[in-house]
Amino acid sequence: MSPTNPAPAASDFIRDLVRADNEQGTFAGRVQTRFPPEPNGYLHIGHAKAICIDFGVAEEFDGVCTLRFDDTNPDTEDTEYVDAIIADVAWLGFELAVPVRYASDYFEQLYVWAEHLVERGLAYVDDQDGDMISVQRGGYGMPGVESPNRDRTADVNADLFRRMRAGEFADGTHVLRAKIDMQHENMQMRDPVLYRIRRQHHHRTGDSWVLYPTYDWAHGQSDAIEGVTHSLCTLEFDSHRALYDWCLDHLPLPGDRPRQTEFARLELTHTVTSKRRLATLVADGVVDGWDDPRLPTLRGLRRRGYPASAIREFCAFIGVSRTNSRHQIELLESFVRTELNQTSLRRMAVLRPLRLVITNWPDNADGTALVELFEVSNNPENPADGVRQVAFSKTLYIERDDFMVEAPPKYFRLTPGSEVRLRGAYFVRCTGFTLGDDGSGDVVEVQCTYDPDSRGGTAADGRKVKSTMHWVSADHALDATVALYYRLFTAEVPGEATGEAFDDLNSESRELLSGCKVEPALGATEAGQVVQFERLGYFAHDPRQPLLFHRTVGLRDEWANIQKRA
RNA sequence: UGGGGAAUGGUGUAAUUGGCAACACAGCAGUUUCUGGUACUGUUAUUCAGGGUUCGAGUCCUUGUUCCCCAACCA
Repeated sequence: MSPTNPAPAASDFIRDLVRADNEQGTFAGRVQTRFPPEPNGYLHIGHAKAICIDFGVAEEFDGVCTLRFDDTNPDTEDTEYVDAIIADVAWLGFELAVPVRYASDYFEQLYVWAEHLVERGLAYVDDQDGDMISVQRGGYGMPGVESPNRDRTADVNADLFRRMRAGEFADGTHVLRAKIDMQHENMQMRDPVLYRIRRQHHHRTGDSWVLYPTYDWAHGQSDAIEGVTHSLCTLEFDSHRALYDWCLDHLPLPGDRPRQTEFARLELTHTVTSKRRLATLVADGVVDGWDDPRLPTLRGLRRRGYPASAIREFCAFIGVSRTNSRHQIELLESFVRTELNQTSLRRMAVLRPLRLVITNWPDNADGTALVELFEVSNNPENPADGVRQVAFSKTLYIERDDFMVEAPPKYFRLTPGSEVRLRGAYFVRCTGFTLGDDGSGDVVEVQCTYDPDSRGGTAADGRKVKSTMHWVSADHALDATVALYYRLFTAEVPGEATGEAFDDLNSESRELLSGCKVEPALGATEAGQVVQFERLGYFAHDPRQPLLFHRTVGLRDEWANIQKRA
């Protein structure tokens, strides 16, 4: 299903680059990419961009893309995340052409290559503590200081390194460092740490290693082992590229030398994409879990009814550049709406019910109110979705703000004396209303008469009404709970501008409405299905609760628009 | 403080590489409409600043300004 947004000509310097490589025969026309998440959290909308680029580029140039877990730090990693990430990539719509890879598969090879460096005097064991190493590294514009251990002989280093692996030293006491240049202007090149000792159970290698490679020692080599040609990552790794190349330069590598290229990560307004902060929200119980519909995790978005295809279209549209930018959530939502407008079923639901009584509605012979069934289209955009029967009777519910006692100009809905259409049913004219006896002035009931000659919603005499309203039959309606969300996580609740800064981890972005009245067909909605509540927006049926609906996106800013005109 | 990256309407992305600054989102106005939605049409608004080269500069040169990233035994 493709949205009606015209295919954009988004800039994509990476595709241009790959194309140029192919023309020049750089990798003999071969294209291989990889998506390398660390399994320490769940994928979010930011990752979706990277996935679309990594898998998309491979697909477009008849290459392959590997899903590789960068599991070099056992402290925070877990199979829970591995499984979730695999599932989320699949949900987004990308198939794995090759089995899942793990950096931990290469631990032995990486160790051997480290020995190779040690033998050539290109790496040394340092037994200073972390603070000292950090201080010696120097600062921006300030030279570093060489470690006193920097000039140990290759034999001594080889021996120490073996003993590190053998578990002779305590955690944090020894590291292996590359011997590069402590005066280098790029801080990453000031003798970076390649291995650290950490007695921590690894989710795949168990306790067989006490030694773990750092990202910098694992990443480029993993790319090389797998045959990656284009190693695409985000801008913050820019300064690591020199080290990436240095490692590859000093190793006897098979095949092509992979090349790293960086692009700007995705940022969205109203959205938190820091894995650390998301983890905090989950850990602190601010949200229900990683799939809380307020979160921009792929699971959260899925539960909230975002179609994977809309996310992919969005990523294709925004393109790839090296400019840091923060896209508006409205753009993403417009892709969601475009998609959902084609695919979602229409249903009638009343979020804030107001009773409407048709005073001239006929009774049955036994004195009970007559019930009439109407056929209503499931989706006018797609007649193939068919029709359903909806019950209509004397007492109905309409939306509370679809009636006003004193209506402003240009208010087209129900007001004393006015006539409107009840969708798919009859024209009704308002003849009166009842105020509650609590003195608040709130209307508790509206009385109308109906025009029997307007059955099905078309008047026999051809007269028109300015408004069509949704309704549910009081005797048939189900009670539901509807969760309204204001953007993704960072709230912009009407009347309570919280801004975009994410200083307050407890900011609430959800309003739960209970006592909503929905038509019976919604009770049978499949879990996870997205429906359009007429005029209100798109809502996803919660997969775990029978009559709980999450608002996916609204139809524009429906209430804001209405109130502005009212 | 050193190095690297980036600056185009309100937002984001383009511009055949020196040749009429466009596309989308948001906004506004209108047409259609069994929902004030959808669809369609119209419309507002843009090259960070100064200087230079040129018939011609978003694009080239120069000076400046602003923003982002880098000093984990994280990735």
